[in-house]
Amino acid sequence: MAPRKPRVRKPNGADARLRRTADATGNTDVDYGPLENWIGFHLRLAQTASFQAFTREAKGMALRPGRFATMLLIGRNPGISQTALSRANSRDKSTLSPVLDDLERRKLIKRVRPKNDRRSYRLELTPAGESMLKELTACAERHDRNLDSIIGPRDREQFLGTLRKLIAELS
Amino acid sequence: MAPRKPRVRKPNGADARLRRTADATGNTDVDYGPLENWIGFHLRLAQTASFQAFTREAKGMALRPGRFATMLLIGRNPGISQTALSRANSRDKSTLSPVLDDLERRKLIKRVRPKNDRRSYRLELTPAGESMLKELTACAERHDRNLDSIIGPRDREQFLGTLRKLIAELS
DNA sequence: ACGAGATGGTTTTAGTACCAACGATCGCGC
DNA sequence: GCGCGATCGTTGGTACTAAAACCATCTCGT
Repeated sequence: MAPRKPRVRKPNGADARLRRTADATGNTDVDYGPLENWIGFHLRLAQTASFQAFTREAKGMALRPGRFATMLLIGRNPGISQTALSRANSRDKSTLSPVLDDLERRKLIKRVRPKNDRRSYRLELTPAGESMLKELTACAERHDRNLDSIIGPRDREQFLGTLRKLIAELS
Repeated sequence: MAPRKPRVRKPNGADARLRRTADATGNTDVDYGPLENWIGFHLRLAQTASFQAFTREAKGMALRPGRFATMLLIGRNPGISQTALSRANSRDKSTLSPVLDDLERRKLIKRVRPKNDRRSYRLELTPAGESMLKELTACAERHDRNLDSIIGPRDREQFLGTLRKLIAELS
């Protein structure tokens, strides 16, 4: 996100003499207006940047980064239901179904029907899932250490605290 | 996202006497493990929470929140090309095409072929687009003031600064 | 028991996103 | 002029997401 080393190039179309606002490269002199100072916008940029970085970090991994939190939460909460998992992970339960289908097909998790509630599943990692999780965890730790080094230890706690406040307050 | 007012309900299936880790409500006692302290995870939660809040704020608006930054950037940079816009907005240019198709179909923007470069378009708001943007801007201002009140004026600058650092550093 | 209402999981639909590949066009060196 | 390489916008493929409709099942009041 935010073009890495944008490499300024001569605009080919619009001519800079007339309209400062509309060159074709759009690398530097774009007017962001109020966006410049809006939290929501920067939150989105930072999130996608972080996600992209994680994706690069997890390159060659057998599991896409999106699966990671899912696996970890199952590992930490064996027997959790799909609905509870979806809430913990802040995704709609309908999003989870196909993901779990895939993980189950790959023998990384198990879906067990409890006797007392035949609607729900109890989710568990298989041994293969456990070791996959270990790999991913190492990867995610590298990623988060990277973020930490960008933020710096001094700001980290406050930053995390503010994120938590936002999450809690926006329900 | 994150069901607003989760409304604690008695677990129907799993029984809390035996497994503290696996009740069906999943509201409070989920073990997040290392996720608890990872920046990336909280960044995602905060971003989606903010996005959802914005969606609620813009309820009944004719435009989805995702369109907002697009409209604003066109309004601020009349004549901008699609590629430049996609970079400014940090999205792939291919994502933009169908969005602009829609906005154009609704007569909110115009695509003008410049004479000197018949590959590109110069994007502009129509008068209808302008007034739509005004509405959305008011809406976004309410939203961002809301975020501000959660964060508090003391932490705001540092928080924004950290977001900017992350965005810049992760390219 | 029994029926109304709530809950768990799936499916469908629609929106959003990236990447790779493509045709059209442009710029530049020759 | 000519042609190579780059750029602009689009398309096709894949992936992820939420919302709503749906069925099966469970809970609870009566």
